[in-house]
Amino acid sequence: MQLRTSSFKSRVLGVVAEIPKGETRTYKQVAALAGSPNAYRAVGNIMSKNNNPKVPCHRVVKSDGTAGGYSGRGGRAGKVNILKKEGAI
DNA sequence: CCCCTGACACTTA
DNA sequence: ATAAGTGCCAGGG
Repeated sequence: MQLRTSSFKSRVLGVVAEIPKGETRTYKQVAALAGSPNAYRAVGNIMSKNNNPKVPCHRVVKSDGTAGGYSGRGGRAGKVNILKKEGAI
């Protein structure tokens, strides 16, 4: 990871951190916003390995709109629960 | 540099 | 609608 806010990782975290409350973005969207529309795989990989508290990873869902995975409280279920509370669902 | 892993997306059956 | 297979990318050892 670079000191100057670089690397797909930092970029993705930044993008996800900018997701408005009550909204959800697909991994593909995040990857695209991060600069690599085909790196949705890497996005999930980064999130699972680097769970940054400043990054609302729970707002990132699959292209179908399903929650997908989550390494936080309650796992996928908790993720959906949070989205429901925020009004995303 | 090579190998493995992974919270996905898309197509076809 | 569900299942299975394939392709993609980046991070970490």
